[in-house]
Amino acid sequence: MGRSPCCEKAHTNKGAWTKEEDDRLIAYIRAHGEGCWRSLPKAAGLLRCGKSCRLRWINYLRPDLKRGNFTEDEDELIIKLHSLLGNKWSLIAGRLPGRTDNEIKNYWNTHIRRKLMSRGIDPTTHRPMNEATPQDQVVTNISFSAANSIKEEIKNINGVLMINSKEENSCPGVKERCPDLNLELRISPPYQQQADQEPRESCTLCFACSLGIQNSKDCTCISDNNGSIISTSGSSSSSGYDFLGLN
DNA sequence: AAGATCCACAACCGCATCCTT
DNA sequence: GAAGGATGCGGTTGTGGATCT
Repeated sequence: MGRSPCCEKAHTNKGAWTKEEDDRLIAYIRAHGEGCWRSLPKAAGLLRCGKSCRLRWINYLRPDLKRGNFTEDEDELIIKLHSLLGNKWSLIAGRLPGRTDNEIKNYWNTHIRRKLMSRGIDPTTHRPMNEATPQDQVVTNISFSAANSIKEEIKNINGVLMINSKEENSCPGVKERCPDLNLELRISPPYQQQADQEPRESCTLCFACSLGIQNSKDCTCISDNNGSIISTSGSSSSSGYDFLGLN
């Protein structure tokens, strides 16, 4: 059976967008807003597939986009977020106002990968390239030129990350490699209440909310009638925590 | 100057997830 | 709960410009 194609391929343009097509798309979205991508091309008089229109708008035409080179701060933030989130480009983009997932993905593949490799860091694991990864723990190494400021930012992610730095390192099993260069992060499940315990008045945010991605699909927080977060909903798994829904 | 190669990025494709009926 | 459509996401490709030989 299979799915019907998202558009009639025989009657759609492909390839680079023309100025006229851009203008039509912009004018239509200004008048009617985003959404209904499937019907948009016809309504806007475009011979394009809805997905193509959406992509063009999100990645290129949106007025709030920040064009131009990435700053050093953005570089480091992308590296840090990638070490935490992996190839979740949309989540990473959500933390970089004016940048799109596609843009960040391209930038990662063309610039940052090379940058990390030149530092001797595996861009996939964020660990030094010649080091084996222990199987029973996830330790992410990030090399920062601005390690201190980023440490401050990571400290805000309460309950999720334990930072091992030179001053804070209390883990005897972790060997310090490049003390001036690497900041090791240990990612571990946050503190989880026992099921039979009474809920506490104050609680920790879920991982998504702690990253500032409230109300995302990854959010496991429970809200009250006012929309205020009152608790995180534990799962019934042994670890009790669905790390970004990866369980 | 011309061809070859590399690089950056826009765009496409297929799959996953969400939403509606 | 199932089915099908709509939308979102991430991997990959195509293409134009820059650089090298």
